[in-house]
Amino acid sequence: MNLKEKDDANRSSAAHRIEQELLDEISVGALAPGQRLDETGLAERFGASRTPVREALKRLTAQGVLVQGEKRGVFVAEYSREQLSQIFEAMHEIEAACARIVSQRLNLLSRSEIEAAQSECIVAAEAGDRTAYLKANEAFHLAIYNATGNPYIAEIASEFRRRTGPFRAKKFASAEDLLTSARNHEELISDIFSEDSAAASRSMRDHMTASFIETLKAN
Amino acid sequence: MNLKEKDDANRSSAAHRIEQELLDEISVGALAPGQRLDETGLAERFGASRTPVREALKRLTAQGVLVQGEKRGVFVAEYSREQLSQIFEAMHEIEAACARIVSQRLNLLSRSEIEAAQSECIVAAEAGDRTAYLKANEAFHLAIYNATGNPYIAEIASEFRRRTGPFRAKKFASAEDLLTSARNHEELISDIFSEDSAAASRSMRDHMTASFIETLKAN
DNA sequence: TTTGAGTAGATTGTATACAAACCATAATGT
DNA sequence: ACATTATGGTTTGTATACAATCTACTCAAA
Repeated sequence: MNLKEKDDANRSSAAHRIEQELLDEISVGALAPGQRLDETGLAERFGASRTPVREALKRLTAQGVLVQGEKRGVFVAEYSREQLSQIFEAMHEIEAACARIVSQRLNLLSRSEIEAAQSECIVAAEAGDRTAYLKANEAFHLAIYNATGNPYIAEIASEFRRRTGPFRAKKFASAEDLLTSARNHEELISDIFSEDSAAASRSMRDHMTASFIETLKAN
Repeated sequence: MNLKEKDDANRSSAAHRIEQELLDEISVGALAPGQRLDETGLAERFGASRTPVREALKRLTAQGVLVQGEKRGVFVAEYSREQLSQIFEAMHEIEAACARIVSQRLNLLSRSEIEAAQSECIVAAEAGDRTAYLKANEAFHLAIYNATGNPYIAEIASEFRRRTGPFRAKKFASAEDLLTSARNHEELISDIFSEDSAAASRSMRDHMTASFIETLKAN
């Protein structure tokens, strides 16, 4: 059980449920950037009153996944190309630091967790199953974050993945895209497992640069 | 007007006001780590109903500044020494990245903003005014974050400062501590302004290491 | 045709009431 | 004396009503 699931297990209120479902939908792009969310509509949809909807929306705006309009309205966060590049730059720094730290701290458990996550990526990519791949890809990166042994670094990195999820999801248009991504993971893992922290950091930066370029193309 | 102030200017609800006041009190240590917050007590204190109090608390738990008890209760986040060191490690990485980026991107405006902020630190330190120094110190670091030109990096760094504020505040016990800190800034600025990004990064890491050690001693 | 004022409906923020869950203490049983 | 159960008070989560604010549309005047 990772940090996020532990938190979830203790909270089963309507507000929490709504927050999670919205977060999931945003991450996979089912709620599009810029889309307006409507309290009363959401209340009807989730079979609850406005109160837990508002509480969920408050938490999501505090997390930056939603943004509050100047006068009214709550919207799925959207970003210009410039903003997206700034987010990726920030993400770049975090991910490179993660890779460097992991390469210095690998142990049997973390190594096998990363390998297991990558196996799932390969299975999904070879099956051409986009939905499964999106999920496996997130799990792969999460395994790397967890391998830092630092929950705060993992949380920051995860937060950036949440924010960029909808944009990144669009680059996996074809079965070939899935296979390419899974192959890129192999090279990344090789560098991280080399215990050469500079190589690990550089490899992750390359991976993120490629990810960014594909994301720009797809958005 | 930086990112945070812009956001504030558009929101004057009771919930928002309560969130800000609690955040301020937590940052300066007026609300102690581990302290329990009580919805009805806060409602009375702020002259509002429980609803905006709950909304403020929801946002603060989403930001990690408060933590929700397993069954009930909301508490000011507290950290063991190990957790504090993990947070500082994460902060270390962000701050070092900031210093490196700033040294590569300095312009007249950002340079003069950093210098102005440091002047305020010196004034406060020489006056032995702890409260003013705490404020000026935060403004100094914020000027560095803003100089990255990347609001997302600045926001992450600011978030760590918010979380560690109560613990860091305790290291400024004497007037001499203020002067030492202000002198450390001078060295840091010199390296950042050298346009040598590796030196800037290393200098910031040294600064953060010293900060961490003093924080551990004081807590 | 354009502009400004007014209005109705929609949205937001909040207060309050109610029910469920939790917890501490007292009473009862072994 | 110790363990279990019951009870009352507190806390949490939510629904609903109300008031304030915002927005879009209509109509009249220039």
